Amino acid sequence: MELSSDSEKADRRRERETGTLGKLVALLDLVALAEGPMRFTDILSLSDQPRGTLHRQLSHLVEEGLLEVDRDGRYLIGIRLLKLASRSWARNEFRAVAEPHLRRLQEVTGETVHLGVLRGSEVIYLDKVEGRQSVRMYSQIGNASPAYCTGVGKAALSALDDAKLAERIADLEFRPYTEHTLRSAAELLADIRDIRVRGYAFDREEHESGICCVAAPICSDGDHMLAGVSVTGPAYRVTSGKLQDWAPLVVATADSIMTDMRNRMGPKR
Amino acid sequence: MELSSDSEKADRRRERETGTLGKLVALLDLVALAEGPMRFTDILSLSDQPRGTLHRQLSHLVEEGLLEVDRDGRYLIGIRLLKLASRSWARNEFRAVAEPHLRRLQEVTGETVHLGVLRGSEVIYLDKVEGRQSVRMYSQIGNASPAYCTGVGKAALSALDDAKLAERIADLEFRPYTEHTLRSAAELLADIRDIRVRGYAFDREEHESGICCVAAPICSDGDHMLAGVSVTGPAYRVTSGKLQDWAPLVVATADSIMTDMRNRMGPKR
DNA sequence: GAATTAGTTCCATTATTTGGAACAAAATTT
DNA sequence: AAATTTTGTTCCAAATAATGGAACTAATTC
Repeated sequence: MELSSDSEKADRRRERETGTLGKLVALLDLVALAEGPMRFTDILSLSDQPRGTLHRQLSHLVEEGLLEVDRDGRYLIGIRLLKLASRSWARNEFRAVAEPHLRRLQEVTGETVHLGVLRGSEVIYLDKVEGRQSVRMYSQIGNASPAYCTGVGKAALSALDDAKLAERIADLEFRPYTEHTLRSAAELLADIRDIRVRGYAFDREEHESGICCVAAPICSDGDHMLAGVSVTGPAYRVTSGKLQDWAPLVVATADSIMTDMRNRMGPKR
Repeated sequence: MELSSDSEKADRRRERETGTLGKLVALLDLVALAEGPMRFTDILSLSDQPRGTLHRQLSHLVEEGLLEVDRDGRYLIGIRLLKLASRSWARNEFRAVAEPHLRRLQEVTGETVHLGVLRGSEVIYLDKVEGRQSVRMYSQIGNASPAYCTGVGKAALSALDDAKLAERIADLEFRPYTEHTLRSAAELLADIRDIRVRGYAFDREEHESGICCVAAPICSDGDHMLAGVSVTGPAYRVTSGKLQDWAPLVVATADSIMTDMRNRMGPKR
């Protein structure tokens, strides 16, 4: 290895240096995470880019359809992303393999079933199967939630070995969404120890008041991908007893999905 | 494919000049449009980039989470796109405003209702409301279809003035999806003339055999955005008579959405 | 209507991308 | 199992694109 004199610059370059792309994606994120459309000046104040630069960057994103400009000149995420994402979703092998299993679980339990994958310390929901009276149907798909306060997230984390687990929860902020939200790495680690023993995780109103779930971990792609299935429902209907009763079903569903994936992909590696 | 002279290349370069970003997004598209995961060499043969260049481009896309690499080293669209798209969808004002109207239309007709926006000469579906027995629930959202063979597409096109219409259908390929698909610009223009007079469009198995629909155009954002609503169903159930009966409802729904949008956004400009 | 704020264009400077070639690792054939 | 081909990765001088300050126009606000 070479010891460079400009070690600072070199370090920064090594950490994340996707050059042009990185800056543009950061901008996309900025606009996507905003509450609503943003004016040029709003973005200018949040991104630390000079005006000229920012203007050109935004123009390029708009030209490619990744951003759009409304009639008031405000920027919002473009529809082209929806198109790209929809293809990736429709053709996602893992999702496709899991789907029939999710449906079965939904039918047996009568409650909402989620499939989520772990990405860093976040869970991104890949699919959701609901019963009849769905109010907001698609809202969950693609949604990201912190792993530490969701059943799927904690289940997926529990499949990591201690070293990797420590890495992922190293710089986590434990925001208290409800009074039951885990409040520290210690609490999370304790819960995860239990989850490992039991083989399934609970979320008892930790993310959203009045919402509970049981979840089981899924390892796929040779532990390259961690995910989870869960059954979720309102606390008044989904009692602690029911969660316990469903746990074996959820674990069985997770196992079936894992088996199907392994068979589909061949036992390589 | 891709036999182009140098002058054509130069033209294309002049037309679309987003530099680095353009090339990277083209790559994203390439991978997204593929049937499944692609190996490095597959991509190499389709993109006309030198190996070294392509390798770095892919690495950057992977580093940003826009692409992912499976355990066999094959590239596929990354989950980060799903996250970005889901936010853009959830916060899309037009979709949110339209939703209750779509639900009402679904309940009255009992058939599937679509909301799509026109983008170039394609329709991208923004929302879909189905009755009970939905088999593939989310598949349609984010999907892109040619405007010339869908109800929503033709309805939206009919709201353009002749000059702009001509532009959009200039270099259209009329691929015959079914025996009823319109086969030429002339046929399309004739149909659009009728649609303008009637105020609504039909799709009688033009895109998919056995599937019919009625659709009405929506102009929003000061004609900056063209869209459409439709009621779709299987031909055996959705007869010509029923389509006729529903037409006024569909038009009324489109009008309500337009009114709501105008009120929401203020009558500026 | 003057002053302020917001948005756009320009261009010499700076940084990143390019593409060929050399290198390394797998897969395939002999 | 050695040789060969195919596939994937790294490197660096040359080509290209991005940067950022300033000068400018347009839209608001006072």
